[in-house]
Amino acid sequence: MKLSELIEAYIKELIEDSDDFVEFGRNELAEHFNCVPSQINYVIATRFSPERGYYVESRRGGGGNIRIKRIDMTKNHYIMHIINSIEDSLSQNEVGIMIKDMLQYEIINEEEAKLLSVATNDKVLGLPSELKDEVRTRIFKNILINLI
Amino acid sequence: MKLSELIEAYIKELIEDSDDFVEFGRNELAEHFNCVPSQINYVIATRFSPERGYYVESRRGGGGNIRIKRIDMTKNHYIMHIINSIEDSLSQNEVGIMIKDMLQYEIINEEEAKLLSVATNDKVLGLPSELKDEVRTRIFKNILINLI
DNA sequence: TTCAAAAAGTCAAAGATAGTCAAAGTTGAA
DNA sequence: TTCAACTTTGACTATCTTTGACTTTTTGAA
Repeated sequence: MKLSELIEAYIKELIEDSDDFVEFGRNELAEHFNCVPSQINYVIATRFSPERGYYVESRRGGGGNIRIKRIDMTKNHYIMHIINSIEDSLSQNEVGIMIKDMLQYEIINEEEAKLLSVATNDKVLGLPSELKDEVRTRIFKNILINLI
Repeated sequence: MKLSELIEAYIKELIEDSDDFVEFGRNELAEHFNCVPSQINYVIATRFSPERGYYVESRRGGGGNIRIKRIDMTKNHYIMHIINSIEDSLSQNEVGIMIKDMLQYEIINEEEAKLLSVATNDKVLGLPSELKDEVRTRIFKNILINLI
């Protein structure tokens, strides 16, 4: 089996064994598999995305680590469906329409809707247009997955 | 856990246990944690600054010491204070420390804390370092404003 | 009054992690 | 067999923490 698949399987096992999330040192894990540390980044980037139901955080520096949380995708099909069906780049208007729809169908509540629109707002992001829509979409997807 | 986090937690415990303020010798505390005294300054600078809602006073020389007091404010005042006093560029780590603090003192709830950290997370933003910290800070401030 | 001792402060270097990106290698379908 | 997609690697970068040499301030004894 390919290295990346082994690492993927290993991380998933760790997650199974834990209730909520796993935490590990990147170098430590790389050592375990006898590979370069950046291999771990590759595995995470290709296999632990929001679309697949994962949320990833990390910290650098002494004591730094990587934390992966698995979301129970069966708990909210609507949100998973939205995450999987949207493209990588959405305008403020498109996101706004989706937020309104979700609110209307009571997939999210008022407060969540408000936070979502603030965090994906053009002015707040204040980015050049080449970047804006992609950053917005990442924020949108990642907040959504954390609402499940 | 990291030394700096241990020291942070220890000082917060002292604060919780005291009515008003805590006072300690820098060398004494350093000895307790078996570290160099300047480590204490690092922890204070990164975790107990005025921006984060703490008063810190100290005296040098014989009998000198450090005194830390948490500014007691209502939720809205606290949030306004943060918004007004933080710089316009904060790292993920700095924001994370503030979120943890606000959660601990019940300025925000678990869900708000989670959304705040997702929306200000490095990986989620996925921006080059020249932009990241400023965008993050705008998002952070704007969400906070909406929590008032 | 002086000055040595006892604190605390500053700052930059060293240490410890993780991230990025593109080149090189591998594989499988057409 | 070829080519595109996927994987592996490593050099370079970014970020956070820990350490220690040097500085500043305060006190108190001589």
